[in-house]
Amino acid sequence: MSNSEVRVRFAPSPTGYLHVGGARTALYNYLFAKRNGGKFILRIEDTDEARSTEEFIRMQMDDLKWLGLDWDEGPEWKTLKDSGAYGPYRQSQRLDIYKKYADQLMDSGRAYYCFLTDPEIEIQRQAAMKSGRPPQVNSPYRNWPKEKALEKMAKGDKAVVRFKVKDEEKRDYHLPDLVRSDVRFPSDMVGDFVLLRASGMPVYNFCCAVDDALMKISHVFRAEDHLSNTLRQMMIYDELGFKQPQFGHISLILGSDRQKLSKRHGAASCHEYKVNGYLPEALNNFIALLGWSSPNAQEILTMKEMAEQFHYDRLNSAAAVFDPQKLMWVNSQHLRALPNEELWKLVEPFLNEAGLTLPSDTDWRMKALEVYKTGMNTLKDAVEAFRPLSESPIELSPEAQETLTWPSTRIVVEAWRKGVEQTGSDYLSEEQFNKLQDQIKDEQNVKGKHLFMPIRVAVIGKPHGTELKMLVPLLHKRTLVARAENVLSQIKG
RNA sequence: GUCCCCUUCGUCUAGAGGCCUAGGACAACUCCCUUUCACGGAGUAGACACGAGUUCGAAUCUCGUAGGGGACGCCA
Repeated sequence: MSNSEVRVRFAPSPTGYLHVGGARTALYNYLFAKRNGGKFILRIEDTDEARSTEEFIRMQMDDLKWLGLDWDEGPEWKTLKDSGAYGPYRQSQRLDIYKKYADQLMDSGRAYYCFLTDPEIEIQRQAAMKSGRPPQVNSPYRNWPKEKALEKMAKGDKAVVRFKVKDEEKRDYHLPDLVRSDVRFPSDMVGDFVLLRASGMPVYNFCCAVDDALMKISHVFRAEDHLSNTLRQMMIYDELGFKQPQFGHISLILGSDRQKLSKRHGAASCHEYKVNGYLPEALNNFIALLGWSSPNAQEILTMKEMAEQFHYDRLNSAAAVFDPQKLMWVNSQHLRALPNEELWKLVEPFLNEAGLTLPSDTDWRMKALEVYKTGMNTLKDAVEAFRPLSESPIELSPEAQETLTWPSTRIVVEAWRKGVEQTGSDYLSEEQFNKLQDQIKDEQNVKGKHLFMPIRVAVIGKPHGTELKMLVPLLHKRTLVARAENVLSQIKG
């Protein structure tokens, strides 16, 4: 194993946005490849004609790109053109390959045409369950000669191709698993399964086995729900004489109710996290920790650090519950670690989308970010943080109403408005602000919260928030005056 | 129903027979910093599913029970 090349793959079926569970699988494979100087391959499993679309392929790719999980081989981003020596990388374009192997199995007597209909299969299922047997298909066609089947098909009858599971010799299949304790499957655990649909389109277990072998995949890290599929794939490997990759079945990600994570638990797709202002490195960091731990107990890791530290021996075999609160914390940590210039670039689209008009000079932006950075958990939080800094009028928050009832408020705000108006420059400096505040304190004989809360209400419409000496220098004089006047007009009596 | 997997604080986890009166992180709570809010800092509370066995010694090994999850498709 050490002298053969590490080749891992991520093989999504394009039926929507990239799911966080899928993202984690992709991430582990990616990290494993990076750690071992191997290749990370993207293969598109689009054999479900009803649900797979090119649009979905693009969406999946966009999400992978956003996460920074670049693939070495696979369809190219945007063009979808194959890149790599083992293509095509879309299963829908490998149909002739699967056909060839299906024929081979047919000729060796390990596959057969089956004409069972859905209702017939359902009756078998019910009967099997009732008598305590696993619901397996028992096809009357499994020993038909090929010619007889072909004749029937010539008359227009549709048939699937089934793999003939050997029932004469019952044996245990042994699966050495990189993540959990080794698994033993009894060979009668599965019934004859479908290889090719009536339409000729191959089915997952078949193409997966064929492709992993042909694409020289060395390790397969995939979710646990594929564990029982592995037996079918092992049978195919055996029969076709393929070398089996090493498997590692990762635990599932669950929602708060301990069911498989899905849309009903809230955001389950990477795209939603992107739109909601999460950083890709934070999402990677968080999902990596759902089932893997850093050897030195690090909680906040960059992609580079994860790639340096990743090993499957630290993969956890137990399922993990997705905790949005912790994700938010992880996000806030990554966000704070970002240089302001970079952070601004990321925040700007959210501010624009919210329609905020803010000063364009870099100095102002950096200062403003410095002020609000520690209060932000997501990029989107910038919108509410920056809203009071835009020139548009502000609304008074309900909690500001109490401040308005204080007798001193009118006096303070009036003095504030006058003071600001008399300032020579467009913006007050921190020193100018301090001076003005002291002046009001002395002249009006007001101090403590009766002094700064009214001023803050006059500035941002809320009694709580950032330190005034940081905040005030970010606002244009005329905005400050306009807001002070607005507040004065709302004080009764 | 059948088979397979899993089981340490509410959540993510550390832990590979003595280092464990079980460590860390998120969340919760308390205090400090702060003329507010956050940030930050210091603390408190909180777990080895249960029962047998192996052993001088078990969170760690074995078996059983219970619970959870997954699979059983012409979905992947």
